[in-house]
Amino acid sequence: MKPVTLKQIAEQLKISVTTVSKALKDYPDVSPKTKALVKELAKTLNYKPNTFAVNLRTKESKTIGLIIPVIVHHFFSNVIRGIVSQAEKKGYLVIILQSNESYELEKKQIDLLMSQRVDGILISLANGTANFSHLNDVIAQDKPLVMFDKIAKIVKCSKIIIDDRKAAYMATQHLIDTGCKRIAHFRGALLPQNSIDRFLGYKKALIDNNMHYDPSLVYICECDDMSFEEGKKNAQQLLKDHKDVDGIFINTDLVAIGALTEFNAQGVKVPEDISIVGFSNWFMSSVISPTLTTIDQPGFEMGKAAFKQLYKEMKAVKKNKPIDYKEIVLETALVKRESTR
Amino acid sequence: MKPVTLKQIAEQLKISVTTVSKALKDYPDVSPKTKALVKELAKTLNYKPNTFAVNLRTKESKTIGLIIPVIVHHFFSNVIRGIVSQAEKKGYLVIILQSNESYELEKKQIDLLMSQRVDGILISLANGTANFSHLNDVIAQDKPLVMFDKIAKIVKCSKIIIDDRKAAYMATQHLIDTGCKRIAHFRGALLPQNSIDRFLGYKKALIDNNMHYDPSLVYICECDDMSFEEGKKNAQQLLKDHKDVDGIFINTDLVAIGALTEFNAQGVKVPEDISIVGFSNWFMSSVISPTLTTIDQPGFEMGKAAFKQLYKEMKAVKKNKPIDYKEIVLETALVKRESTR
DNA sequence: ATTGATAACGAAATCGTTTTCGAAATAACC
DNA sequence: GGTTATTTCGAAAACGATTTCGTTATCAAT
Repeated sequence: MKPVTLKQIAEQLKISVTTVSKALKDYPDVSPKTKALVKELAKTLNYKPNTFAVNLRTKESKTIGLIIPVIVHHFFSNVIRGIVSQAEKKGYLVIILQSNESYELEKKQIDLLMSQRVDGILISLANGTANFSHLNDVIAQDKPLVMFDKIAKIVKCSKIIIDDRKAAYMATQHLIDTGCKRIAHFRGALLPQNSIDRFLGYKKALIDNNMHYDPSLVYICECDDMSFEEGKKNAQQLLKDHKDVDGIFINTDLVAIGALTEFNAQGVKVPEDISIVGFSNWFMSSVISPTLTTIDQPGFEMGKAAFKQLYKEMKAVKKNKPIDYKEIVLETALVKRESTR
Repeated sequence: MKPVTLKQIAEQLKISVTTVSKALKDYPDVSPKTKALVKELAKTLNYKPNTFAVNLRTKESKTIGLIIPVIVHHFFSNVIRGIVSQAEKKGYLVIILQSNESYELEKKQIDLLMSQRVDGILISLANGTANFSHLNDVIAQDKPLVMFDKIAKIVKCSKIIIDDRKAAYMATQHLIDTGCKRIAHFRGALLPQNSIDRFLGYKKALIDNNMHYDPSLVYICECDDMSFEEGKKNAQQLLKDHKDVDGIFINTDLVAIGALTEFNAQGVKVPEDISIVGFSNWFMSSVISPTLTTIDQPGFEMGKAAFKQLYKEMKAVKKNKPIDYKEIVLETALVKRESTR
């Protein structure tokens, strides 16, 4: 019933625990004969090393922690998949936690993972996170930490990101190139770096094209989650306040689809009356009518890259070598579809 | 630098490790004075018990494993969220693995989780899984195992499900009630129990309404993943083979949306020419045009219920009590929208 | 003064594995 | 035969927390 231990194997074979352990790990100072005996018995008894004991000795758990703002999210669930797939290849398991965009929760979860003694942490910041001491604590304890997508520039650690500013610039430029004269921006929440960078890209594109930048065309969301409803509301507001707007660059596809739905309902033609560019390339965007022009954000690749970087850092720490922090920027692409001319 | 241990606290206070341990756990045989001293020092040194050592002693990891066929999936990511939220409340962490609908992988992952010595396992079966010895092994070792959504009736363990047959019956009945005379069914893969039950519900509804059941109207998918593309293909095939069909009950929303898209593209009017009912109530279904009538499948609740049941079983095992297996059936509802008359 | 009860503390075993450092046994050499 | 290498093994000390079972000290009661 109870799991088999080295001791039991040793007793059956009338040899020491030491030899059994060494035999199973192919130490050179065990004779081929006893090795064979041990391995055979281990197999028939279905011996599995006790991870708890191994962890205690090696001080490793072969486990990493992952904190993301939301799980039910096309982009993030792709990131999860990327991380889990890559981690499994290297023999690591992934503990997942959802911060729910809350700084307080995020802090607690970092604590949880640290006391669980995971070998490393991957995190995409909550929108509410403006204080980074909990992250710096992790780094100060020599625990590898890699941030992805929603990062804090100020924290000294590796980061996997896209060039939000450039992508937003591309999106806005595409609106301009297809004839839009007055372009609004739904920027979502204020805090996260993505939001800031996408806004800056939008603004820069306008200025570079000698177009007037009008702050009243930038719609900010006070709420924590960028949602479908928000898109509808913003669209309604826009139709009231700025009838002359003929293009919108929207922070994220879900909001864009909300806006699109509202325009469809109100008989506003997309792209004839208003062009829309979203961000992320959710699956849904290729299915909605009209299909949504958007920026493709590589979630799966980001997950893979994040784990790979973390893996390097965990190896470095194990060898007592200094960590070489990297900022990896993944490519994005403009996906032209029906919502722009 | 290195984490603080009981020993260090003991040395600083010139007392024994035993007393420190007891003080922190509020044993009655430690004086209030030393308790206060220990607790204070523990706090200032930021003492965190070494989980590895605790695990080794208590034989618990306070960790559970979760195996699902796909992560990037509206329903399953909702399940994940339900599980993670509930587990966190009870102090459990969740290790997530994706079986990719592969039996081989699923088997390996069960092994992985067992050697990781998680306290329990939650699983939704891969489509390819027809042999259940890996699951029975888990149960034989007294490790709590709860299956959800994609289950195997034959395995003796708790199950959290919906009544697929009833839901499918409701969906088909709705098509009949709204005037459909010839109703097709896209049933997806052959193996999984859901698929079978939904098909049976469809068939029973036809027969109960004295409608002819025609096997050629049931479209099966040989592939492992139910996808958008499959919906398109099936729709094309249907238009070729059976022009008289005026209603379809489709196994899952994603496929339904594929079909819908194909019909839209070919100028087939939904619901005027063909009515469609999907399954799952993905977010997308409320956004597509026309919006999709579907069966609401409570992913978040299923995740919560699954963990709650697992929690009960883990408690039982800890107390050496027998496990009381339960089959919990969650309610579904028909969500009427534009794709049916 | 003796007994008994109670309070406060610690030594040591335990969980199962890993690894260092010797020791024994065998083989190899002059 | 005696010395040195080379295999092959095992004792024991970790890893850090928990818990059993004593031991001492204190004090009240007889």
